[in-house]
Amino acid sequence: MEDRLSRVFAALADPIRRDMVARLAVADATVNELAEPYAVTVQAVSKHLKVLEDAGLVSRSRQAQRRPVHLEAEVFDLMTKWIERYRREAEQRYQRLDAVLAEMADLADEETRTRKEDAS
Amino acid sequence: MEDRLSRVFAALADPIRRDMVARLAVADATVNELAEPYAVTVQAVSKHLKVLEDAGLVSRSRQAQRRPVHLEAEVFDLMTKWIERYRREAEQRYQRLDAVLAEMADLADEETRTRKEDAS
DNA sequence: TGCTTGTTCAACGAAATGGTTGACAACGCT
DNA sequence: AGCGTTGTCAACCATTTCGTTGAACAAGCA
Repeated sequence: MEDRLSRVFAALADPIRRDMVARLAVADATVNELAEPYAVTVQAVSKHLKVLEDAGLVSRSRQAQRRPVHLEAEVFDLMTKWIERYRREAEQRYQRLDAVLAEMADLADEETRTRKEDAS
Repeated sequence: MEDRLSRVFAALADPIRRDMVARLAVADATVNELAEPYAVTVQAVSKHLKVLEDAGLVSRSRQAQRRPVHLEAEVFDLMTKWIERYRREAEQRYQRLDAVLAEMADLADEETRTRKEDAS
């Protein structure tokens, strides 16, 4: 899983990591604070954090022995761009299909009854 | 990985699967057509397709012995909503931080030189 | 009926993932 | 210097993932 986008998607494929991101969107937090609500060890959370950091979703500064975790919102753009691009294509294609079907229906109409007006 | 969103993110964490989605955004395709560009067996692609299908990203119909694969664009909404929500929070917080810093700079100004006007 | 094409299922192996426990590094406090 | 707090590293284990090969199923065609 070398490329950036893959790391970002993989990072967010875990419910605990998504929840951490959600909480970090509200405020920075330390590892211990982040670990508190979950039924796993602090070490496990530290690992999750490493995954998020490798994906570029969070950064850690240093304050004495604390390592406050901060959400990097810019990375979301990467995903959003990818998603929106293909969604748009797919939806356009869907609309084109609708248009074709509508046209076919029109043609069928024209075959079965007399023409009334041009709907071009 | 039981929940829907996790399955969707995990499905898109693989470059081959993302590429398949990109191609399916342009046109429906069969398993063999999809497998053609990749250096893996058709069976492997069939498995990838199962992952995409379980995530609700694609559906398969039946045409004789073919199983054309179709992209379901609606699922993208799920991701987009999640991403946009937390990005927005994070960005707002960032702007609030900017405001606080600006305010602090203002206060520093006021300490070092005489007041000019109120910037509330 | 038997052959060919398209697709999936089953079993297996290598590597990655998510968790654990135990040790240890870095720092602030007294 | 010694102690408690915060966090990471290393080793290990169970499970999942991604790929393989080989067999089987499904549907059209000779």
